[in-house]
Amino acid sequence: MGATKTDLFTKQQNEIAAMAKALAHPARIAILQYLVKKNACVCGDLVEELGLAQATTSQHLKELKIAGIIQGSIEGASVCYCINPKVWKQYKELFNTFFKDVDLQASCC
Amino acid sequence: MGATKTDLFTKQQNEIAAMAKALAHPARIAILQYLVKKNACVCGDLVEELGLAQATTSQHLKELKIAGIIQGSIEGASVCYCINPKVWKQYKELFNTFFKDVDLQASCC
DNA sequence: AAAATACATCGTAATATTGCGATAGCGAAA
DNA sequence: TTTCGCTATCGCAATATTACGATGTATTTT
Repeated sequence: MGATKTDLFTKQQNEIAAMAKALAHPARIAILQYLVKKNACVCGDLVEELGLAQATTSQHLKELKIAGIIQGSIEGASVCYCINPKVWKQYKELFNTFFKDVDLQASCC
Repeated sequence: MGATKTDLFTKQQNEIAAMAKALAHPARIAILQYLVKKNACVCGDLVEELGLAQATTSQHLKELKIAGIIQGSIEGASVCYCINPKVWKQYKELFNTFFKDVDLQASCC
């Protein structure tokens, strides 16, 4: 045991959970906010910005890249990361849909 | 090591991450969707609905309750769970804000 | 009162995540 | 070419999550 039983759930449920998981760490939120703020591509100053070790930062970047929400391209000696607008939009829409239709009044307990 | 270094990040970043964490499991997504769909309060049929053991289901419910997004009240022998509309709205707004202002065109790499 | 039902919690095993030092690989600069 | 800076990956330790059986605690039923 210990592993998530993904087969019990729908594809959509697993997808939403996977997206949420990508956002489920403050460092990754900070990275995304930084990338959004700078708009232009930013590279290794993330290490300095975050205060985490280089290896740790790289790992978080990798997870965000696997989730698809950011993309990186080699820029000489360094690597240029930025938001993947397409996937960003997907995230936005999925969460929007998820949160949308609830009758906020009807709290029964 | 191994523990998240929350002190490195802003309160808001930690908050968003914590919210995302609450959603970062398909069982919890399924629970929320079920509660939204039924609108009325639903109790222990969640165990049957999910296909997870009773203990596991209860644990997921606990996490959602700690996150504040659901609330439970004792209803005789069973417990009645439902969405907390206030917190649900907060989640919605926070994620909305987070995803809102990005220039989707400007993918530089 | 005893048995049954509905949940929560404890304890534990399996697995995943987080974090970092060390190291490897690659392009740039000297 | 050697050296340097930047990033990815490996290996490991600490911690967290997931899952479940067993057990405890109410309440309801018999």
